[in-house]
Amino acid sequence: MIRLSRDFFNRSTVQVAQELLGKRLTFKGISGVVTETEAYTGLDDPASHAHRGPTPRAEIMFGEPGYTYVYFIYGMYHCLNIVTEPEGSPGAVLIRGLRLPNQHLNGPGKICKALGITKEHHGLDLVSHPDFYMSEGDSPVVYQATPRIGIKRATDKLWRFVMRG
DNA sequence: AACAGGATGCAA
DNA sequence: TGCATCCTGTTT
Repeated sequence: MIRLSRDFFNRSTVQVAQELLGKRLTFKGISGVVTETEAYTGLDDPASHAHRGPTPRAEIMFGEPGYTYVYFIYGMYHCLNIVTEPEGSPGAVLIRGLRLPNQHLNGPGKICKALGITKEHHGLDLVSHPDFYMSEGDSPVVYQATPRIGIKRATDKLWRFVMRG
């Protein structure tokens, strides 16, 4: 198992979103392959929580890369993101799809519900956490870029990445 | 295609 | 206070 390093996340958000496809996410012994991601940046991205600056909710997006950003939405669901870019430069990748041995979780709310991820798991360091981490996958990945889902602003950006094959 | 569910953050 | 929201299952 080759764990993803701090340097992996310490790059442009779009690049990390693309390269996270095919990587393995492990949480408390449950492990799956990332099949779908979305990139969210900062001041240049009106769809990003970091768009208005480091508010309490979005503050972690401005911090060190490799940490989890978990937010609660629509009164029911949690969404898991991973912070990207150097400290001080906001960015995060939303995990939207995960393939487990026996099922495909499509949608960020379903992933958190299935794995039991809540705000309790916000701000954890995936680079050093004992049972919450990301590691290398098996093979190179072909992906497709599309508009992001569920947003009304910046729909022109093709920052949703879906694994093919 | 429409909407209920019903917490949270932020603008006012 | 009020309202829009990085969602999803269920019902027209």
